[in-house]
Amino acid sequence: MFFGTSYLGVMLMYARKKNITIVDVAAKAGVSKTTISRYLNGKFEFMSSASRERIAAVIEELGYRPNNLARGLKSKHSKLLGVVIADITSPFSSILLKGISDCCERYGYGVLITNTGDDPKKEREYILSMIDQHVDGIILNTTGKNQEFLLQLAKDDVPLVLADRPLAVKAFDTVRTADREITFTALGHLRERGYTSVGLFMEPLENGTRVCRCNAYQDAYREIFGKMPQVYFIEKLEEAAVIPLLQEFQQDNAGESRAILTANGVATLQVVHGMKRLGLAFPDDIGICGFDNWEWTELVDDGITVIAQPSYKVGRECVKRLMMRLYRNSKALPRSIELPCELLVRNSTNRQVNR
Amino acid sequence: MFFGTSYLGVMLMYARKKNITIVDVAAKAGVSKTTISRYLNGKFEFMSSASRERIAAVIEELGYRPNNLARGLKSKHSKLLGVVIADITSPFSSILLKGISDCCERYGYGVLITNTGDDPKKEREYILSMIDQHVDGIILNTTGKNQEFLLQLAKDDVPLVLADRPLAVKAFDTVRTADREITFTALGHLRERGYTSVGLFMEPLENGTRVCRCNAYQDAYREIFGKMPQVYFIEKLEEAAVIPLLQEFQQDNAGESRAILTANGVATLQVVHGMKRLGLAFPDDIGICGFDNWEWTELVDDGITVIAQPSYKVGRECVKRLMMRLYRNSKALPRSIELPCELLVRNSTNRQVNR
DNA sequence: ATGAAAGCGCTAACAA
DNA sequence: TTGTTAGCGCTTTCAT
Repeated sequence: MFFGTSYLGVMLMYARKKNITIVDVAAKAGVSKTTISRYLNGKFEFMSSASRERIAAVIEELGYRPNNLARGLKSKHSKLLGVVIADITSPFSSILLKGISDCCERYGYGVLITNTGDDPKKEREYILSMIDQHVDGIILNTTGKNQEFLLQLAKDDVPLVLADRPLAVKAFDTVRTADREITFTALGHLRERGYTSVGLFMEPLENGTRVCRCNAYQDAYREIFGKMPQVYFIEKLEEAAVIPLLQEFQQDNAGESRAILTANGVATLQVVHGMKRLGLAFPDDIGICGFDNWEWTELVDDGITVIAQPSYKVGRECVKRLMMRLYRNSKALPRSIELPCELLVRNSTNRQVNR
Repeated sequence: MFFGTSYLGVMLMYARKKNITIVDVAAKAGVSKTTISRYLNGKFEFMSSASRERIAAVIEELGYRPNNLARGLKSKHSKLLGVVIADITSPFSSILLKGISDCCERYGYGVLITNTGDDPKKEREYILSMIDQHVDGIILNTTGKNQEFLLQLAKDDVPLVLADRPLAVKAFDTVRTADREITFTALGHLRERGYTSVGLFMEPLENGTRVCRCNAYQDAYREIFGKMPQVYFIEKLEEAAVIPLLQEFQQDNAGESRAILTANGVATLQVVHGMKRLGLAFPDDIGICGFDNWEWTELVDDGITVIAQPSYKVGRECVKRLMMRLYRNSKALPRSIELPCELLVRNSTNRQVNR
């Protein structure tokens, strides 16, 4: 292992004035470094209000800003949170990020974000490199393929919360959407609308969220429809991949009132594409309802019924949970927090019952 | 000004072993700190291959990882790039971020991301706080309302590149999409399809990108259609706001073959919504064509003609330009790099010429 | 209420 | 080829 290459020129310095340090401030204010440091850290009990005012003035005048690297080196914290996202381009993630980001601001924390592209190796690398940056905590949207590695972090007491995607072992705080409840709600809705067969269309079970949704569908379908669940896995993300699946689904359920549940926005997109290609129309040929309230779902053919997820809130909760650990109880037992989803009924499940 | 509050518990330490430093490695390898430091920085010329191997082994064995804060404190660089995004939830931005992120990885840089929500005050704050973190450079997707502040940064030689949104002053490297060219292409396409009047629908001129697109439309429209440009500003992002605008547009251009150009995906969404509400269909009632190739545009009513922007590449170029400055020529003159867009012709501009 | 001094873990002159 | 040493800018005992 070898870390980094040499570096030719460096020129980034303080924005306002150049290289003003605590020493300059101390000199100008006529007090010691210590007092400045105390001021910087809000320990006003240890100085006269005269000093306090002088220091404030000098800092303002000099345009002094503390060097966070130096602070962190000594104090062992950086006021930085690391966020490791599996796919930064998904709308779910960007809203999650905004939630995290907004909330961090209120706590005075910065955010270090990396994108793994669902690659477990990168996940490990990035987490390690965030630790090298001495982040105070990590929010992880995990690929789900690093159990062993992550367990080691848990042992080392790295404050880490899982965002959205859970892990089989209950070693970490986890903030996610309440998929199970809403799946029951959605299937109940479909049954009410007169659909008699509902298949689940989704990508393979590569992460915790998918596994949960798949299980929820199966349980709900058995309970509400009293039939054998039908899960259709979309193997590749090409438009063509879903076509044979849709045809199978049609054949498997000939004579039934068919509907499809999709496990996320990507799957919804695939299915809608495929249906258009096959000349199938909703809500009558096939009803459709899926996770992720993406903007276009409202637009296509008078609207697709969707499950809206509170991704912004998930982000916020992750930060809050981390703050709890950092400032209150670092040894609290790992907890799973589930935030409720909402079913937005639109045209795609509006089957004409007496046709 | 006062910086930060005190902090109760800190427990984030090295993941592998606890608090192994360069001193431990040196001791165990039987060499001095300096040699370890040299190893860490790839200066293998200054050690025997025996030492080199020993060090590698010891690092591996101890699970040692260098403390980046300490490195940065001394060496004045952090191997971190700061990215300040105006709206992290826009698909353009998330793809941009992915481009930046992927490219940074190849250069061994980490990415510190913040979201201003188009607030100029936050923009200033975040940039300053990134400088406090001693990032080596900054990529800014600016609100456009901090000219003075940013100019000061330029004076202080802060390596900063503008992503997507340009500034009136030419003080910074800027990487953006070639809006002007593609606007001419798009209007040419509309003319070819037999449209005789084209209005531009957009949000107010709040940032450099919008200004550019507005200007480009006006010039292109005059040149290609030989008529007075018509720009319709969508004031609020409510569905209703666009309705009266569409009605005006219809009236203003009665008897013409009408088409709309939109300046971004949000505007496209508004217009499509509004048209549906008014019972207007494209391509015949009104043709439509807009910036941003968002996924749903392919889905709605057999597809909307769009201008695809190379946002991923924009991200990559920003990083490359920054690396040029950091490693090659910090004093290079600011340059504006424009990456070509692509017109994806779909159904929404497929007017039946002889109707 | 305030200060002196010893580091935090690393890099980089300067010596050898 | 290798080591010695003096910091980087801050925090934090421990004195006073």
